[in-house]
Amino acid sequence: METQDIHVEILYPHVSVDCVLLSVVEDKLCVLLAELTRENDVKGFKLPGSLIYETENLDQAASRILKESTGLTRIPLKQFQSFGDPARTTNKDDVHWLENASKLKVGRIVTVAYLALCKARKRTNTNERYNTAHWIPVDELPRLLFDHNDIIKAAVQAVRRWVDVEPKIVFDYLPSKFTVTELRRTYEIIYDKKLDVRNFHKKMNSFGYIVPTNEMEEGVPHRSARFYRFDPAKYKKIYSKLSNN
Amino acid sequence: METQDIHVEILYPHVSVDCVLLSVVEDKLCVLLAELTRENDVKGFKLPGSLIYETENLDQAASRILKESTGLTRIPLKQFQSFGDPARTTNKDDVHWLENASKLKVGRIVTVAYLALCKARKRTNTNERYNTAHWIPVDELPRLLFDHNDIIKAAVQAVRRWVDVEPKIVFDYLPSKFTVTELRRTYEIIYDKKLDVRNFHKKMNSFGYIVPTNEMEEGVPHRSARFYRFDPAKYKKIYSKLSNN
DNA sequence: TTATATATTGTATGAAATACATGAAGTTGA
DNA sequence: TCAACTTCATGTATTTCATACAATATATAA
Repeated sequence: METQDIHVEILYPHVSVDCVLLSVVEDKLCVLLAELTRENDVKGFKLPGSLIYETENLDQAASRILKESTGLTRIPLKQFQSFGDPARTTNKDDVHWLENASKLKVGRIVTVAYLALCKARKRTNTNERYNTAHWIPVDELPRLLFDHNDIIKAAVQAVRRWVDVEPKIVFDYLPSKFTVTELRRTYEIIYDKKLDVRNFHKKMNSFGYIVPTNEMEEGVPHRSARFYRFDPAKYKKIYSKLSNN
Repeated sequence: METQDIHVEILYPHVSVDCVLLSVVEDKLCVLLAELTRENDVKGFKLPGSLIYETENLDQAASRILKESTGLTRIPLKQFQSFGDPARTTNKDDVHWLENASKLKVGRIVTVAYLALCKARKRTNTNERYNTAHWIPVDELPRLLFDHNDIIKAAVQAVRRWVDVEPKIVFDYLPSKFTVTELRRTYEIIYDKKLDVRNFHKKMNSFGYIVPTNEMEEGVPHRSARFYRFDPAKYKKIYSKLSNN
């Protein structure tokens, strides 16, 4: 690689998109992390992410990364913050790994971070650059590459704010039929606090876009719960009214 | 400029920071726009912004732009969204102007947008690239360079959400002593709706960080109003409690 | 039949948001 | 000086929303 190239690349930072994919696994809020390949002796985990391609916009890059790392499509991702401190890429091991993986000389990287709540899948897609992907509880993270620990911390705060503004994300995460208890546990894990059972029923009913089905839970050793479903049309009507104000 | 350079610059986008500086001028919510120099026959307005420098982080770039365009320092700027569609730089006139102004071949630009509510100043600083800066009502904008109309629209929505979460921004905008009516009008313009006078007094008192002074308005042809001030210490105490939850 | 596990439901209380009108204090000008 | 005018300052009733709290219903298991 020639001197001129290196000069240009340091002057003009790369732009990447990183995705914080959150899910609830075994009653813990977890984030999907990619494990590095061992080829070049660097071990560790990082968020799924990629430099942006020439012809895609930021949202498209995020969708592509979601699909590459989980196989999921149609989950709306939310851009929540960009990270661009020059110090992001001062750790030699981090940069060493990335330069090997990308075959590029890496100076500075500005990354646009996205988040989504999504259904956890045992079978995550693999990528030539990673061994495997893992769901890891956000409270039990190892030291990650670059500033990815900070990004995840910011994402968890953002998702808590986002849930109240745009509750639909919760239903992208849940199965299409769910019980009140499943819904309540999801909120409890997102907010990280217990919610009163009776008050939660009231709140859920006041939403107006969660409707009962005729189906009941089966095969449980106690009284079975009713399944409810999310009604996208009613949701849309309610939220289009709100945004008109 | 050599072919290789151009190739590299198209592949790796530039990164810029744009600032949406909002203020209330003559009872209208206004945004600070830079008027282009006429040198190269391109007329128009754009947000104050700049490519990021090699050694500064995003927040520092935003502060620098604020200072360069208004002379103000210490106004906290909030990063609210990044814009990176390749189509941002498809307008030939926009790119022509920018390439002349920056002396760079411009392919794609990813911009990180910041916002602040700030005191309007008649005397804005000038920059070698701009003639002058103007406060222009957000409801009466001409077509701006790049996607700056979209960025401003997003900023106005963001500031409305932000005001409730972090009301301090309002007091960065107001003079250090203000009347209840001045404060109310500011909120009315940000929310774009009338607020009830009595209820507003109650709400203001409930904040706990707005304290009366002994000074009264002078020289008005009617009963004079009391001046109040923002108490940063009380504010800090209240908001540090909240964020501990 | 009894034990047990979870589902489902209502009421009372306090806090916050809203709707609404009048007297007070100052200036102006007949 | 007093009447007209302008803006300031203030309280109460109503509704809505958040919270705290416990008993009965329904299913399986032993």
